[in-house]
Amino acid sequence: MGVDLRELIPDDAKIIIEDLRTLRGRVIAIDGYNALYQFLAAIRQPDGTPLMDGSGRITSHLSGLFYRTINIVEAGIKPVYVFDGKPPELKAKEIERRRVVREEAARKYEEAVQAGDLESARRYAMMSARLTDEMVRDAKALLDAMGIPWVQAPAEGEAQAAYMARKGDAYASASQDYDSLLFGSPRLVRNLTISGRRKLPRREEYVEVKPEVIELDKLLSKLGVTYENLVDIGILLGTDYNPDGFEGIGPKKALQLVKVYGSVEKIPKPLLKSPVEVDVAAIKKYFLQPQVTDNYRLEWRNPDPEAVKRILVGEHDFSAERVNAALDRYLKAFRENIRGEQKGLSKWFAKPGKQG
DNA sequence: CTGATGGA
DNA sequence: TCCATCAGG
Repeated sequence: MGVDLRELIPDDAKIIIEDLRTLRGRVIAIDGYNALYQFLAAIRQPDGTPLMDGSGRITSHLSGLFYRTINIVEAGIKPVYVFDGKPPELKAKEIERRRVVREEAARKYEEAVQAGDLESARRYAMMSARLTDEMVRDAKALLDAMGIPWVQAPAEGEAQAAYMARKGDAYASASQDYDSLLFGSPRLVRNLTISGRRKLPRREEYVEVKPEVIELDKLLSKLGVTYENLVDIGILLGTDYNPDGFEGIGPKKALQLVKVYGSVEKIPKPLLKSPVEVDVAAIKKYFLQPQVTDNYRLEWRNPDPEAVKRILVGEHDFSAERVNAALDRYLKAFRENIRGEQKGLSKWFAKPGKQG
């Protein structure tokens, strides 16, 4: 789930994106695991059944990735997907916790199906969704066919995306989680891969979800803290590396403690109660000096429509008609927005360099 | 989630 | 053109 900074982020540290085209020309490093997981959880029938091909293999993630990437390219954004590598050892406990939650949800899903409770079934199906290695391989193959670059992170994808944004290779990172801010991403785009209307859980209400950009500089100045302070605040609230956080400390108190004492280490021990030992220094190091790589090239190669059709239609039983229609849109958008072949005038304009 | 469809 | 609804795989 990552660190929950939601309540700490003032409205004036966010820019709501009314039209995706405001990000035209920008390279955005998208948290691939996060995006696929969202598609996998969301693209389901009312009873929770995901989309599947004739062999029973799940295809929700491919459907979401394909159509969303097309929309992103149509808006003129240059996406690069960043995938997780080996999770840090410190994350083992959180990974285990998620596994337990998923298995429990899978049990409740079966119960809800038996009871004919569609709404619960769908909810538990979403909660029990698990992204497999095969799904990630499928996704990478589809991106290759579409000419969209992807980067294999050595460890955390969010750390790698943040690093690429810090270097100026990307304008922003994109994820639903806030972790990339703790990894130092200068800008975080949320809701890039889930715009539209979203149903509130357990309610017959819908909210309009729009993409938003959170600027790290602005966030820090509004909160009146340094970047390292923000990492400390995250640790007090709880991160994937110390999911329980500290007893009785929410956003308000975390901010206050860090401001008063200057760092987690300087906060008097009696104020920091935790059921388990927390290695603050080790966690801090994960955020401040994460394992990342320079071994990537951001190249938007020409799409291979036949390869796209081979994957989606040939292997996964997508409708050829729908895929062809989407590909037409995509190839046009790719030529105009990525290649810059609009009206044959591209040679008059300088190629954009560093982002930001 | 996303695109297609059909009625207002 | 807008929106609600449905199906997609």
